Amino acid sequence: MTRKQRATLSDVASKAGVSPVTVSRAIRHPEMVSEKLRERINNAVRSLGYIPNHLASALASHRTNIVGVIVPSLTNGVFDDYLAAIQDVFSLANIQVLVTNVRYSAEKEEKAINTLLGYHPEAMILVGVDQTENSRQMLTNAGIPVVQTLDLTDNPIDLNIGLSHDDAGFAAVEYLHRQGHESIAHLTARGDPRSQQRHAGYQRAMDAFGLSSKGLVALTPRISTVQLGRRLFAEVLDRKPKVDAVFCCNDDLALGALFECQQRGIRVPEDLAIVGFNDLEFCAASVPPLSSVGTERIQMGKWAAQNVLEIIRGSGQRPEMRQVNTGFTIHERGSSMPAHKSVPDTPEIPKNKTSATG
Amino acid sequence: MTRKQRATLSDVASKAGVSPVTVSRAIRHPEMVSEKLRERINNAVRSLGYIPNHLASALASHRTNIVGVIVPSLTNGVFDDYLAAIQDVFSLANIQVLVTNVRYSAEKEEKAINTLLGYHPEAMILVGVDQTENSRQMLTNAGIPVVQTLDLTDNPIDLNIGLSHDDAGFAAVEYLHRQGHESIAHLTARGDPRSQQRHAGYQRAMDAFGLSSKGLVALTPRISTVQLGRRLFAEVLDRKPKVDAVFCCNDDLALGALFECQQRGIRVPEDLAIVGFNDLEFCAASVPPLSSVGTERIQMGKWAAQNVLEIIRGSGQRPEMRQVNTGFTIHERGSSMPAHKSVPDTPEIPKNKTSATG
DNA sequence: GTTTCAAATGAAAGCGCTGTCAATTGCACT
DNA sequence: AGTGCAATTGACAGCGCTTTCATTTGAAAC
Repeated sequence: MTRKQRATLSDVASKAGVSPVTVSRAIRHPEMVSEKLRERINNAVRSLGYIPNHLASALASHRTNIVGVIVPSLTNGVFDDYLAAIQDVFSLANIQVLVTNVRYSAEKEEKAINTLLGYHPEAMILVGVDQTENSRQMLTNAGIPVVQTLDLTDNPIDLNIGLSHDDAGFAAVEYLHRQGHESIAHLTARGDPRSQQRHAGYQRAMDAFGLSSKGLVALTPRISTVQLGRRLFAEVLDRKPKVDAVFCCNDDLALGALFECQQRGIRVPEDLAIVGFNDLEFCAASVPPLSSVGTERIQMGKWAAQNVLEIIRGSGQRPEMRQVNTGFTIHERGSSMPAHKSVPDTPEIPKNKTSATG
Repeated sequence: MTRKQRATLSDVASKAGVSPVTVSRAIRHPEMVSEKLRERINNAVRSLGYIPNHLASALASHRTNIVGVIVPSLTNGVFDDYLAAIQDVFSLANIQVLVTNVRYSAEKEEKAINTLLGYHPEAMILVGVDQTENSRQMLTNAGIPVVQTLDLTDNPIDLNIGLSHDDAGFAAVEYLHRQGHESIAHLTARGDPRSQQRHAGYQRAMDAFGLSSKGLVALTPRISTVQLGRRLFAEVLDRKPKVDAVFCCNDDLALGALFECQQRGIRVPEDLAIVGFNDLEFCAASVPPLSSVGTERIQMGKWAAQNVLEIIRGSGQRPEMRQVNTGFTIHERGSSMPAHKSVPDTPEIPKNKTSATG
C-alpha cells in the first residue's frame, strides 16, 4: 500500500479546470455554482475519490460540526438508547458526535473534556452533574452550549435535564413499603454517583418509615453485572434470611437477584419482591417480569441534542426552560406484584415531572 | 456566556514573552525547551486555560492521532468489551478513537467511512468483512492500515482477525447433536451478516447429520432483544412442540428462550437444551446457566489496536500474520448439560484457531 | 577575552480549506 | 452597439498550528 497523497481541493480544481474556490463552493454551496461546472466538478471529485479534509475545512470556517458527548459506561444498556437518541438528532444536521466513555471516572472525564475541547466541538453533552471544578472551568471557558443530563443540580453549568435519583430511590422504597414489605434490602454500586443518590433516597425512605436497613445493604465498587447481583444478594440473604424485598440500583443487579432467588427456590414475588432501576428491555421479558423504575433516557438525549441544535444552528438562544425534570415511572410487574392484582388497575403516571426556567 | 475567543498559541506566547514556536515546542517536545521557559509557558497556558487546537495541529503536522472505529451496534454487550479493549491500547498512545455506530447498515457504514476519512484517521478498524465495494475503494485510497475484525474473509482489505461463524454455527449444532438432540431449533437475526453465517453453519450441520430443520428456524429482521427471543422461541414451540434443543445466534435471544421455557414449565436442560452465542456475562449467572459459544472479542480488539499502533507508530511494517483466526470456544453449562455430567470433565479447548501470513 | 559548538530560540512558509471582496461573464433592455 | 445588473467565478488572505532552517545564546575550551 503506497502512501500516495490523498487528493486535495486543488487537485480536483485542476482536473476540472476551475479554481479551488469554485470546487469548495460546488461542495458546500452547490446552488452558487452553475450546473455545468457543478457536474464537471462532481466528476472530478468522483474520479479522484476526493474526500474533503475536515480538519482544514473546520479550521478555515470555524465550523467543526462536532458535538462532544461523554458517557460513563457502555456496558450498560442505559446509554445505548440515550446515545442513539442523540445521534439520531445530530446525524440529520450532519453533525458528528464524538463519544468518549470515561467508565465512571471523574478524572478520566476531566481528561476527556480537555481532549474533546481540542477538537473545538460546537457543544458538549455530559452525563451527570458531578464534574470536577476544573472540568466546569474548561467548559465555561469554551463558550459553547453544555448540557448536563440524567441528573439534576441546583447549579448547572448551562442546560440541565434529568431527574432526582434521590426521589426515585425514595419512591421505590415507598412503593415496596406500601405493598407491605418491611425488610427491604438494597443492592448498589458505589462509583456511580447516581446510584449513590438512589441509595441515599433508599436510606431516607427507610428512615422515614421507621425501618432499619441494618445488614440489608450490599454495595460494590465494581461495575454492575448480573453475576454481581447474584453475589450481592446472596450476601444479604445469608445475613438476613427474612428479607422480603429488594430494591436494586439497576436492572443488571435486579436480574442477578432474581436468578439467586430462582437458585435458592425463593418465590418471587410471593416470598420476595424485586424492583430494579432503568427499565431495560429485558425487565419485561424475565419470569416473573421485573418491576423497575423507568427513566426517560431517550427523551433526555433527544432534548439535549435538540436544544443544542437550536442554539448552534438556530436562534442562538438558550431555550425557555434551562432545566427540565423528566421524573421517573415505577413500572409495576410480576416481580413485585401482589398476587391479587395481576394487572395494574391504574395507568402508570410519571412522577415528579417538572421544569424550570434557568 | 459571551463568545469570547479561545486562547491561541500566540496568546500564550505573548503572555509568556516568547515566540509561538517555542510554546508549540514546550507543549509537544518539552525536552527541547529550557526548564525556565517551560515553566513560564506552562503558567501562561494554565492562566489562559489554553487548549491546543487539534484541528490546526493535525493539519500542520499531518498527524491526527485519530483512529476510526466502526461498530454495527452498541445495544449488544459484545461490542463494549471489544471497544474497551481497543480504547485501552490507544489511550496509552494518546490516540483518540472515533467510534461510529452504524446499526447493521452497510449503507450507513459506507457513509460513516466517508465521514471518518474526512478526519484523516491514521487507521481504521472495522467489524465484519462485508463492506461495500465503494467502502473498500475509499479505504484503499486512504492509504492507511485497515483491520477487519470479528469475521474472516479470503479477500481482506488489509489486516483481518476473526473467526468463522459458519464453523461456529456448525460446531454448536454438532455439540447438541452429540448430546443426543435431534430436533434442534435455531433463532436468528437477519440483518447481522455474522448471524447469517452462523445460520448457514447450523443448516450445514443439520444437513450433515441428516436432521430436518423444517419449522425449526425462526428469524427476525429486527435487532435482537430478550423479548424477541421469547417471541421467536414461542413461535417455534407452537409449531414444533417436540423440539428438544435450540441454538440461538446470540445470548439475548438465548436468554429469551430460557425465559419462555420457564414460563411454559419446560425444564432446561431436561426437556430442552439451550446454547447461545458470544458468552456474555449474564450467561454464567442465569438459572440454569446458559451454555454459549464464546468468541475472543477482547483479544480481537486488542490485536487490531496493537497491530495498528505498531504500523503507525512503530516499524511501519505490516505484522507477519496478516490474518488471524481466533476460533471459538463452546462453554458448556447447565442449560445444555446432561444430568449425569454436572461439571465438564475436560478443560474447554478453543476450536479452529489458526493464523496465516497475508 | 576569544573561539567553538551545541543548545535554545525565532522567522518564515505552508498544511487544505473557506470567507471576503473583486473581477468577469452573460443577458435583458435601451 | 451600449448600458446596467445579477449571476458566476476567481484572487487573496488567513484559520492556528508545526516544520524547516536560520539565528542567537551560553558555556566550555583555549
